[in-house]
Amino acid sequence: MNIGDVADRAGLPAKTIRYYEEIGLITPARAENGYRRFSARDLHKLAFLKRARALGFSVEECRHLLALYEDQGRASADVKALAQEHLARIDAKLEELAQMRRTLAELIESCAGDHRPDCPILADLAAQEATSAKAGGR
Amino acid sequence: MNIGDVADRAGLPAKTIRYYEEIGLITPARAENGYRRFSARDLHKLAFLKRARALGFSVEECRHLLALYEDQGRASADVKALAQEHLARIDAKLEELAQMRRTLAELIESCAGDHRPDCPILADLAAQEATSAKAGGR
DNA sequence: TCTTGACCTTCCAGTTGCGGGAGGGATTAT
DNA sequence: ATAATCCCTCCCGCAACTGGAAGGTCAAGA
Repeated sequence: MNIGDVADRAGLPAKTIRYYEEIGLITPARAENGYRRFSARDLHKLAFLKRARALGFSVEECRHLLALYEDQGRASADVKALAQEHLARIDAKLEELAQMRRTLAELIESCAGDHRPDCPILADLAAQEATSAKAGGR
Repeated sequence: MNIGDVADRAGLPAKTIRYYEEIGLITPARAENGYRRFSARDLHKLAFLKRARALGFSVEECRHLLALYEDQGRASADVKALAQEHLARIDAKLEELAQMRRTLAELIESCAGDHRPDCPILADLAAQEATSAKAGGR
């Protein structure tokens, strides 16, 4: 299969597939004309990568997951640990976003949103709480 | 004030402040020796930027917010609209992350996490659902 | 046969929002 | 005088691609 075919089947842009080859996630064979020739295993790996990326794993984590996947002697504990670390990062991100959301929603609610210039959103952003670390200028 | 002072007071790295100048968010004066000289207004703007960035606004949105802030004739509706767009993006991101979290948590729970190689996480990642767009290879 | 169009190739640049570090000048403290 | 601490500019790097330029290849139609 050429790159266009695997791109369609794996649901990934050809550019992304070339990039994955460049960073060593896959190593497709080459035809005599220089075209990449993808095996079923390559396609399989690309599908794996797509799914793992969709779950938010970084490309480096994907590399690790792929290595575990191909290692018949792996321990499922290693996979689980990787997934748990990732889950923890997702939770941290969720909390951060939720905090932003709360603040932003409050501000939006307090804003009249009309033709007048008075705006609690801008007022909040401009609120200079004196939380400066160092006192005394020069 | 020199850059180190404003950095401390605004709670932003000097690098970031230079970057903000480079992209035209602030335009501090220059002393004869070439050092940036920050006014109270510059400091105020930097604090504004820090707060807006902390709420997740992109730098370009910050530019817009800053312009609205400085425009005495603004309509609060414009600010509110900007904030609402941003809120919508946060909500989208939250939902995406929550979906990832659900899937990942399920997988983690179903994985024994011991010395054996069998792993539902890897099995799921490798699951090749035949959702390919185009049929028929070459 | 020629040409068109759809493929494929490589390489380079851009994206976001900075951080690190080199290499050098200015200022302040000892 | 000299060392320490500022400050300056410039350029590279990060993640994970995406877009585009310039050109080679292949199958089909006039």
